[in-house]
Order: sequence, then structure tokens, then C-alpha cells
Amino acid sequence: MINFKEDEALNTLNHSCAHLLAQAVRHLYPQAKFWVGPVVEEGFYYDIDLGDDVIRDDDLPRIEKEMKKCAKDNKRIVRTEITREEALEQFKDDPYKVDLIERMEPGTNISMYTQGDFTDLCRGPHVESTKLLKNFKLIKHSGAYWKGDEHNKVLQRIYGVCLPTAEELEAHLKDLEDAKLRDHRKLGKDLSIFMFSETIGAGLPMWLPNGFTIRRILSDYIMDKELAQGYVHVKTPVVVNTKLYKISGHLAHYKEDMFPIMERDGEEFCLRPMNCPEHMIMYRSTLHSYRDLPIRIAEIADDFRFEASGALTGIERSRAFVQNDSHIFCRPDQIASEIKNVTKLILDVYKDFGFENYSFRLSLRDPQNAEKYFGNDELWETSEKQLREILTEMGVPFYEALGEAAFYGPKIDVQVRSALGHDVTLSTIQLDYQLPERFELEYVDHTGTKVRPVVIHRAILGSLDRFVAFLLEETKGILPLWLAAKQAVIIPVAPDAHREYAETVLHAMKKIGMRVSIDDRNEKLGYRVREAQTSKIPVEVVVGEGEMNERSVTVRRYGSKEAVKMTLDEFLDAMMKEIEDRK
RNA sequence: GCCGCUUUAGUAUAGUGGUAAUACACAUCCAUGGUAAGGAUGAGCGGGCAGUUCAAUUCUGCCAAGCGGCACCA
Repeated sequence: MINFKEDEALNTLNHSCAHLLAQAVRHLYPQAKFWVGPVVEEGFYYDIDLGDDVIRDDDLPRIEKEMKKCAKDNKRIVRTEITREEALEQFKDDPYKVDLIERMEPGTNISMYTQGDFTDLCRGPHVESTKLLKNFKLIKHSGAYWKGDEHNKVLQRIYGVCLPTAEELEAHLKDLEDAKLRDHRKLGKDLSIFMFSETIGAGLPMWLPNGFTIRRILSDYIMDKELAQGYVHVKTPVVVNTKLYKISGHLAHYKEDMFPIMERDGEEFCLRPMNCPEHMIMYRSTLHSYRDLPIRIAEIADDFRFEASGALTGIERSRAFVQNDSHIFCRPDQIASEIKNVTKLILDVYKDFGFENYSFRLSLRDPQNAEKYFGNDELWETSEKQLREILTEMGVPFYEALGEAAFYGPKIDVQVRSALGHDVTLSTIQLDYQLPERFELEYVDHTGTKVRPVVIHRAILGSLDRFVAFLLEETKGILPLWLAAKQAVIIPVAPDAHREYAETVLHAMKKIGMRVSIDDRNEKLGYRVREAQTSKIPVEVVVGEGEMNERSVTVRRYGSKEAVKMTLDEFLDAMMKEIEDRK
């Protein structure tokens, strides 16, 4: 996918196109006032105040037409400079421009770009003439809060793209269409992975047999990895007394994001939004020696968060989900090695799945917004520094993001991009000095003194739900053999004549643990082959007269046009090896 | 939650102010077969609640769910 922001030429082109958009909007909506029109990764947008008017779908073609008209005039785009004071005077009737100008250094000059009857404040650069703006398309529109603050007025935002040639534009629009085909919501429906029901409730997924099988494989997989690394697994309740979240501080901070509280017999309960506090209580239930640390408590945990209705996105963001969660209770001197181990585990797991498009993000607090966070400044600075050093030392490339920390500590997040371009967190590692304090956790050190441990929160697959969403989009629903819900289908050429041998093959495959069935419906071979292919089943085994007589199978793999004949034993060996290797 | 849009059979779509169509899937029957759709017949549909109208799937309002963004994301 094209990155319009990083490509210098495209950036300039799109920036100029944003001005063209503004010019056209000014013609069609004389009352329009303009905020900003930047270039972003997916193209350009402009935020516009239309007074009481709004943009509707039908308006985009109208605006495009006007843009074409403006561009055809072939106006040169001219740069001029004025002083800050002159600018304030010139734009005194436009509160948005005044806001922008006032934030510039006094004494600096301000550049403006003019094309025909339209002038806008702008740093530039721009293309020479509007005639270069030919191959553009307005993609979508939406409301957007002024300055990104939900208390501010909603401006109208229009998104578009501009490319040098008509062919490139067409190809880009085709890419956008294709991305929709690997949207996990579409694949999930087509492949019967999960479903939603209005009657069950928004954001509450139901996992169908195929989907549950995939989840079961995933949780077995990750639990085995964890066991090998010294984790222990537990199960804790999804409904808890609200006392727990009063202690943890969640109730004060995050009540709005929780399902409503239940009250009975004078006690309050809630559906847990996360399970950290329960693991704290579990840790606290016995006395720990410094020799016992680290203690790594893990859980495949159902959690419930009342996500805003507009945030729900299939199983990528739902209100009920299952975390692959763990809390590592350790001594301060163990932090670095524990975080390194978790990072290694993440890299190891991504390798098993063949993921390559991800990036590590060091999520820091936003110092402008300090009241959002627990704990004192030094502690934050120390722990942020600690995480930064660990990543640097490991040679893992990462970027830093202010304001992305948890309220109790900084994080290392692993970010991926969904089919539709959403930046989402898959894995996370969080350093926490706060919850141990709040829950008064202790261990006995080598001098016999009770001291406070540190907690590392971590999720490798993140939530199984989101992980499956990403997995589907990355693989286009074509899962590797070891993960496929249905790994193989056996197709007897003539069901009546070859059923018995098909069953022999079935039992042999089941014996090595494969998820396989026989398709002995009274349909043509071609029909059954087609269905196996469209269901994205990795392996088709055709058995007929020849196979029956020589105890062999004819195997066709998903996506291949070739059918290969081999003995049943060779086939079983190959399958076992492939599943074992997680290829 | 905010701005805009959408909602027709199991699925994907078409169409209309006079209660609806196509394909696949499904059921029954015929066909009994070698790698992407054999044939016939049949059953099944307007998100919910109001309003306008002689008449609403079609127009209007409210609600819900979904979609694209915004905000949010422990």
C-alpha cells in the first residue's frame, strides 16, 4: 500500500490537492471556514467548518467536479510571505486561522499560497500549477472533532488521494477494494469462523465450530510455550466484587469502560475488564521468598469492556474477549531479564506464524497530561528509561509514542496494521510499580526483610480474538495446516464403491490427530473438489479404484492445480511432519 | 458516544407507493462419477416500532445493528 506521507513527491502533490479541495469547497459552500489540510499516510484530508451544513455521500462527486473545474483553469500556485501581524489582520474574521497564527512565534514571517481566487496559509511546498492535479479521488468523509477534542465542535473532514497518473490512481483504488476482501469480518463470515447477533448484543462474538477449533489450537500452542518458559496457569472468576477495583484504582479511572455494576444483598459486583487484580490477590495469598521469584501467573482469561459503540470492529475490537494474559512477579534485579525473555517469546511466536509486518512501540506517558497517570515522576522516568535500554540492548528496532502508556506504567507494544489500515496492538509488555503498591505485595529478601516486588503485565497473542482477526487478514483465510479448523477432506470418487477405503484413510488420519472428514455426498467429484477449495481446506484426498487397490491416496493441496499420488504411509508421514513443523 | 451512510431469503445482490427477482446454498427426485459448479422440481425474504397514505419493502420519525471516519482503547 502506498504511503503518501513518506514519499516526497506524492506528499507535495497531495498537499496541493488538499488546497484544490478547499478551493472547490469554498466555491460550493461560501460560508466554509478551513482548519487544517495535512497529508497523511493514506492520502490527504481537509477539516472544514461548514456552519450548520454537513457533507453527505452525494456531495463528494459534486465537489470532485468543482475541483476538476478549478484545476482546469491551470492556475499557477504562488507563494507569498507576510508578517505575523499582517496575517492576523488579514485573517481576523477567521477564528481558525487566527488560532493557527497565534501559535506561531512572534516576529516570524508566514507563508501563503494562492491559486486563482483562493489563498491559504501554508508552509508548503506545492506543485507549480493546478493543472498537475488531475488524477485525484475523494475517498470518504466524516465528522472530526476540532483539535481532536470531543468537547469541541465537529468539523467536516474530507479524505482524498492524488496520484501522478490515471493508471496509478486506478491501481490504488483497486488496492483499496482488494483490502476489503481480506477484511477479517468478511472472511470470518465466509469461512464460518465467528458470528454476531443483534439479539445477543453488539460486540459480543460467538465462535462457531471452525473458529473455536482455531482458538483451541492457539491457546494450546501458547500455553505450551509458556509452560516451557516456567509459567503457571490459573483460572479466576469473570464476575468479581467491585472492592477489587476500588483497591486497584480501576473503578475510579475506568468505570465508564466497564459494563454496569450489579448490586445484590448490599454488595456490588462487576464483569471484570481485566484480570490483573485477581492475580495480585492470588500472589498475596501466600508468603514468598526472594528465591521463589519470578513467579509467572498466566491465564487464558475472558474479559469484558464496554467499548464505545463506534469503536466496535468485528473481533478486532469487541466487548467480550479472551486475553492471553500473564503477570510476572519479580525482584527489581530481574526486570531486565524477564522483559527480554518476554520479548524473545514474542519474536519466537511471530516467527512461528510467519508475521513480518509489525513494529515495536515504546509507549510513554504524555507529560502534558500527568494527572492521568499514577505514581511519581522519577519512577516514570526510570521505568521508561529501563524499557528503552532493554530494547536498544536487544537490537530490536522500535519507535516511541507519547501518551500511549498505561495509567500505571510504560509499555512495550507490538503494533500491526489491519487490512483496513487500523494500527492495532497485538502483543504488550507493561512495567508496573503501582499495583504491587496498591495491593501491598511483598516478598522476603535475603536479609529477612519484607520488600515490594515489581509486576510485568504481558500478553503475547494479545487477545485470542484480535489475534485471529489479524491471522485471518494476514493469511487471507488460508491457514497453515497446523492451524486449519478442517485440515483435510477425503473425497471418494464414487461414494458407494469407495466408502470403505475412504473410511480406512479417515481412521488412519484421525489416528495421527488430524481434523478430517469424508465428503461422500452424491455430487460430482468436481463439485466436491470445488467446495473443498473454496472452503480453503489445506488438503484434499481423492480415493477411487486405483488408490483402493494399491493402498494409496491422490493428494491435492489448496491453491494447487496438481494432484499427486502417493502411498497412504508416505502421505501420513508427510502430514505428521508438516503439522509438527508448523509450516 | 459524535458526523455521515447502510439494512430485501442461509449468503451475495436486483428492483418497486399496489406485499418482490437472480445466483449460490438448502430439501426432494433423477443422474453414479477421476480434480473448480450434471439436471428437474420445491420451500424460503423487506431489522424493530410508530406516522403519512385508499394502499408502505418503497416516503417520514424514533430505536437497533452494521459500515467509513472522529473520539476512546487499562
